Amino acid sequence: MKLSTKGRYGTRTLLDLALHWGEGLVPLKDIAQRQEIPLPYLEHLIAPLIAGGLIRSTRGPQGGVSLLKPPEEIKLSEVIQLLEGSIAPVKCVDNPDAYPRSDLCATRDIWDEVRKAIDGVLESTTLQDLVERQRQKWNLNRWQDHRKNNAPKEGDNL
Amino acid sequence: MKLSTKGRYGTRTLLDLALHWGEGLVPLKDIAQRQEIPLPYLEHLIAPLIAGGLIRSTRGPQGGVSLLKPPEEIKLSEVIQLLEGSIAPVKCVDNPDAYPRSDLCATRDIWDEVRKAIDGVLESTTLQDLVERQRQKWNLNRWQDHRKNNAPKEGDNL
DNA sequence: GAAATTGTTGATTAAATTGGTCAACTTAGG
DNA sequence: CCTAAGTTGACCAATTTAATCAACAATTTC
Repeated sequence: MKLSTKGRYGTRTLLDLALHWGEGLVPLKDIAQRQEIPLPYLEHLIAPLIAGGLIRSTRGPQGGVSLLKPPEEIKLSEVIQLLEGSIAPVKCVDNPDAYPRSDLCATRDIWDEVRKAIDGVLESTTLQDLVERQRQKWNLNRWQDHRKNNAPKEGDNL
Repeated sequence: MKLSTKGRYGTRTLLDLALHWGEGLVPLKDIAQRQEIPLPYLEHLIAPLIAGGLIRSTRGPQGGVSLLKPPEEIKLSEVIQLLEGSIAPVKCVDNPDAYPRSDLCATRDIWDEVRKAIDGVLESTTLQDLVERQRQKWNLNRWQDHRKNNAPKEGDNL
């Protein structure tokens, strides 16, 4: 039941873009560095996000990627769907018709409830929620040790 | 985010045992047949269930396995924990201390909420719930096509 | 328009995980 | 002592994961 790096890296990538919303194009190189994602891997990661209409990209100098919609209009459920496919814990929940006796299977019902529980969280969380949470954490951190003026500081995935 | 066969087969195995609660030992061979699990694989599956104190086993003729506790005292959360390990979608949720800056990570919070959502379902579901759901399905099925007297019938994972 | 910069695509690959098998062994019953 | 079970450990094939590399396409800048 673990998320793959696609889901983790991809979510971080989109949060990065959301934090830079309104600032134009962000080069993949920068994202790769801040989020500690191998650049060649990130290049492949963004393909489904472009295909899914979440981001746009431009090549050449000053090129990069940016969100196509404001962060508050992008739900985590869309993101994970694009990157990981269905979050259903078993395949028979996704396409019941392919499993002839799924209507006789008691365990299937439970896995569907699990799916609904996960979906409830992802469907009610937007990139904007993540942005606010992130900024709040940075502020808290600044207060906690404001002797060194550091929030956000170099290396903090800003 | 898919469950492996360990979780799926294991849950079915325990539901099978719960359906036979009070009838003594159930041979692995029978479970393997009913649940369509390769016997040699099932043998390995039960090891963590024994170690976890969910079932007991006896070798030799008339041997087999059975639940150690009544079905209503076995929660699905225990089962999945034993078979799949933590259901947290990312490792940093399990042991935050291993991830130095997890307190600065906004995405981590969301994955923890997902974990809690999953846990809510699994923690509130017992094997007895599955048993009742299963028996109910069999009864419904009997009514739906009672021209053929079939519920439960041969091959229906009873 | 040449050169540099950046994203795109497809092939390839190493490592890990999954799902399963096989064989030797142990224990219990008759 | 023989047979019917479960136990354990080694092993293995297939798949998935997490990349990397190279060739290419588009865009900007000089």
